[in-house]
Amino acid sequence: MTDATARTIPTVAQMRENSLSGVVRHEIETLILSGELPAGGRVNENAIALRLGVSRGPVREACRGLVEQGLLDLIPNRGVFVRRLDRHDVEEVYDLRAGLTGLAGSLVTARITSAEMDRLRTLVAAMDVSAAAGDFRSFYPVNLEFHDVILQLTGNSRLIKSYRALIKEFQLFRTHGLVQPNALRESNEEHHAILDALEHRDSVAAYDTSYRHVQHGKQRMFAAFDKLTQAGAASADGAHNRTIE
Amino acid sequence: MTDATARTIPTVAQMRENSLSGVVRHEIETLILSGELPAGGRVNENAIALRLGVSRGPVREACRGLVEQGLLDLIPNRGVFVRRLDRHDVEEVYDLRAGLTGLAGSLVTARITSAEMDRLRTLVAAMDVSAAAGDFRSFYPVNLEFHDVILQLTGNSRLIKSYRALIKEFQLFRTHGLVQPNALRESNEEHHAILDALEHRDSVAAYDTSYRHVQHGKQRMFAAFDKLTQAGAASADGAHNRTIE
DNA sequence: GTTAAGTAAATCGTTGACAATCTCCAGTCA
DNA sequence: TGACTGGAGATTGTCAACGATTTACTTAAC
Repeated sequence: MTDATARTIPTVAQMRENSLSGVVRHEIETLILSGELPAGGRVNENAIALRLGVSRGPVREACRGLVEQGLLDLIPNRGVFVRRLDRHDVEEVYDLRAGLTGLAGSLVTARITSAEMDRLRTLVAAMDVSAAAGDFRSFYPVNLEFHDVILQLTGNSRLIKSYRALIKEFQLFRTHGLVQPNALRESNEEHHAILDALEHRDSVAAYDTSYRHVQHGKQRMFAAFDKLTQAGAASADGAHNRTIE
Repeated sequence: MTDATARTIPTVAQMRENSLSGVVRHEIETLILSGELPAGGRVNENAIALRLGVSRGPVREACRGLVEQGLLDLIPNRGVFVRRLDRHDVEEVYDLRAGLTGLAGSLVTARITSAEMDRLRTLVAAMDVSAAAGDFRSFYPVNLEFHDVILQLTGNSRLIKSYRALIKEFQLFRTHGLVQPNALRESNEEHHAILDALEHRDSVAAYDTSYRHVQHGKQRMFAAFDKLTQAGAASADGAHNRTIE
């Protein structure tokens, strides 16, 4: 688990470019995903440049990269804004993620080794424990690792890149803590189904179980979201546009 | 007056293109896809800037965007190079494209109208004619339109964007003219199968037929490619890295 | 004749400044 | 009182120049 967090945060993005714009980009990305730059808020080039002690050039380059990645919106002559996701956006991300997850599962059936299967089994077993205890904090990182392992086993760098970009975009929509009581158990039951499909090297079943797993995740998320917005329906009119804190 | 405003304020998308770096980017993209900038060749910022009559700033921005999109490779302190696809890259693109195409097909089953079905039928019928005549030049654009219609019917902007980026990347690998005698007929038979699946609103069949269509396309392409490289095996050592003219 | 070091040219990465555009607020008029 | 016009301030878009790194060529030594 420390592996997982240590892998996602530091090296890859910075090693990618020793150049300033690469560092700046990673910095801005952190500011966005941490929520320090609020959704819909403007990203002031001067302010960022001043804060990071560099010129505006690298900041501009970094912003353009993040626009391309979907984390920022660019309005000419007005600046770049932290992207705000509405419900339709989230559905799009889920649907695409479901497709990519399914594709990853089906591709992996042809290449997975028994050692790699063992690793996946270990992760699912760990999630069984977390789910039984209702411990989301220990469940979540293992869940990420489970899907990341399958993704990497495809050996398809473009698939990996697309999927990870999607995950980052999804983080714009803050849904941590949006877990219903049975969500963990249901989710891991689906993991077991995926595991079975991989075990039998059944690419069709691997696609189906993986695809449905994400689609069920979408349903679980929206169910919890709707329950929350109905409960605190004070600001009901903009509820579908609001990000959750 | 109304004429002027109507002409000068068209759409958001065009405003973005009006930005100098946007124009430059489109220009470089054309140079790459037309082959004027050869695969593996270096893109000289100064030369491009001079040629287009702008400063290096917009050229840099455009290049970074194209790097993000996958059309250029960036090597720090050395410059950007037109991406060269090897066989593994092409397989990756095909696999991912197959998955996205399948996803598009399965998503569309739930929303397609009879009028839209009619349009697809018309396109497939046109391809039947082209295939019978062995006319690739008339077959190709209709084929593109057929898949693009399905893609747009999904209403998933992220799926559309990912797919189109993949298509552009694929064009780096020049395979026009790489068509075997039966390719058109086989391809359109698969189109018919996709049509049937959509007709029955069978999302599983829509995924399968669409996915396999692209995978068969991959096999057809590699078969033709291998035949070509074996025939003219003069420069055999770099054959798997060479682009086809 | 071949290899290695050193120098010069070229190119990239970054910076600061200037011009164009937009936003915001005050002032004016109906 | 409300809406419109004007200008000041702020921000983005673009440019030209400087320093750092890489590449290529020349020269010298083995």
